[in-house]
Amino acid sequence: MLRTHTCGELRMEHVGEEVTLTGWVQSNRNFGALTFIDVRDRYGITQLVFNEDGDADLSAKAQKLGREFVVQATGKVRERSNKNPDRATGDIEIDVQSMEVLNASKVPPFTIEAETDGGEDLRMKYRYLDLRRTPVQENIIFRSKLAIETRKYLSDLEFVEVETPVLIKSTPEGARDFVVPSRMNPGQFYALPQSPQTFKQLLMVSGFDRYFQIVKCFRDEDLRADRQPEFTQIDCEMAFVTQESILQTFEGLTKYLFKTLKGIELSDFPRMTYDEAMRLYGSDKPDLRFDMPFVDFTELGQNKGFAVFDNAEIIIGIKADGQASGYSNKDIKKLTEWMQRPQIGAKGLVYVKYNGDGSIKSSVGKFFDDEQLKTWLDLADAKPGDMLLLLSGETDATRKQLNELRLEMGTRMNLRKKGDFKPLWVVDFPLLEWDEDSERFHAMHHPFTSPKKDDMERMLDGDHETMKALRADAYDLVINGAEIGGGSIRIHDRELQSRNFKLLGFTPEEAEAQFGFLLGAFEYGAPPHGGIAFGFDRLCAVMNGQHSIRDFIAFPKNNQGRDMMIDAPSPIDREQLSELHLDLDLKV
RNA sequence: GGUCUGGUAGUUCAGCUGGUUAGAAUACCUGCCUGUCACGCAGGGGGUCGCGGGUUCGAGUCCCGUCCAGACCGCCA
Repeated sequence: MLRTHTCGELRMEHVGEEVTLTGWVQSNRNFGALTFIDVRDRYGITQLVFNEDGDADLSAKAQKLGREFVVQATGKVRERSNKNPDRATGDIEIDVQSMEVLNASKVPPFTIEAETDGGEDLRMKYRYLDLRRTPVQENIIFRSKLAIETRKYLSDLEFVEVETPVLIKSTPEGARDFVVPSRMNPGQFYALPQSPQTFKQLLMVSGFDRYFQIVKCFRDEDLRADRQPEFTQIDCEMAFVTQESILQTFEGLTKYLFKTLKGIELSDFPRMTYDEAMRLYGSDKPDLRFDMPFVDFTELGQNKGFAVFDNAEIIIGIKADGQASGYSNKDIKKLTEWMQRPQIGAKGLVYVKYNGDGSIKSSVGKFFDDEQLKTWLDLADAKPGDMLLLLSGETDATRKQLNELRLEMGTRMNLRKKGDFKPLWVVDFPLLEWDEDSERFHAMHHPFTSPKKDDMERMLDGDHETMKALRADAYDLVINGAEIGGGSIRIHDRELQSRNFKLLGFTPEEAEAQFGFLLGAFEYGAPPHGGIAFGFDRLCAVMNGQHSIRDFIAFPKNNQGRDMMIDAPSPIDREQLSELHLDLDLKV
């Protein structure tokens, strides 16, 4: 061993011992004949002292140590005269007797400290240096623990971890696939899985009963702070279960992970139907750290001569507690402009202030007298000092806009606190979603999702509206407004699966070509089954109160899907292309 | 595919309505310093103002294009 201890473990009880430490030079404080070196490893920082009274050559050597040099130092642990209470090892220091430079270092392009001066792209280019920083290391270690505890919990419940292939078959449904050319099969391509969906269903057919896998998935779609082209899922499937047992099991897992890793006891997760979530929060992933539900003013607001409201499909609003005095006309104007930005696209914003003195002020005071406005306030259960903010228009768009406003007000009112965790299950998702571009229905979850029992009969013979109203045994786990997981009860009957494919616009031939193996398997005693997948990276981020998943991935990719460190993707040479039987004809 | 923000020293940034030799902090280098832990003090080096074009007597600054980064919308069965 090159070391006897780590840089984080020495304490007063070690005083007098001779120890050898290794690590990176964090800082070099030189006083001529006296030099302090802070040496760092992932366990902590320990101070080394070099004194000219001891060994002048050694002291001179210490003076030359630059940041991030790798050193090995041997010496005696001694009590400090000036202790540093901010550091776990701050009571002691090492009186160094010998020191080796194991490796020198160039001056790093940014400071390797908790609060670095480096910008995002520099940190990504030198990710191996960024990963030396304590907060980033803590994130990666958290991730490791989360995976271990997940495995522990699920294997205790008899779940079997099974690896599924990474080179699979491309299907045009859903997200775009990353494809891999096959050298041995000219002109043919593998695809990387968007999820191991069909394989885990086949494992149910095989009788594995309870499967899980912590697995990489790949989607060739545009990226966000919380979306990477390759990401990790806790992927699960269970046979002979109802939706209820799946929700119970994974609510249990989530509670266990919060308890074990954060010391937080979550209470039972509320359930909300998709319809309810859309009606009350305008979103299928509401942030329940604060309430502020939508109030429907459609009935009260119409037929009073205000054309904007009269022509609207829906009039909805939120109540911002105690905000009446906080918003001047100028503030309201600014907020309105914020809502009118193209990303949100609201036409306008109506306010009703219930002032502290009981008076009422509104942007639509011309059209509604105080008595009428009071009925609005009463409907929203407003107290003096509160303010209503209303939007009107087409139902889906208006709900979406009010959702943005609700979140913005929640942020402004500091109601979305980092240490709070408010999970919920959103259930009864629609089976289908109308796609304007292709003018056909798409599966909202995926094409293997089972409609609710009552809706099975209506699946084929209904009209457009009936189809839209079909509900599935599909569910999402939402925490603090982030979609953490989603799943469904699957179809396990060949007949029903074929009907669903037909509904989704597959010809029988297409269905057979793409999913024949699954349809075939269903003919050999497929058990009823269902499952769920958690976004592992997102769970890491959300549990730590963060939005971006990048800091929980050791080597993440940027906005454009590039790895800035290794500079991928990159062109390949002609020979390699030729081996793959490919010729480039780039249309850029 | 779209919207917005940014790109100036190794790094983080300032640089107003265009006007001498482009600044600060920090990092780096040299010297001094025996109790620092954001050490201190003195001195020094360091710039293709992302790139290309245009307007102008004159462009870091204005205009057009382009590249890069970030955030978001579309997209993510």
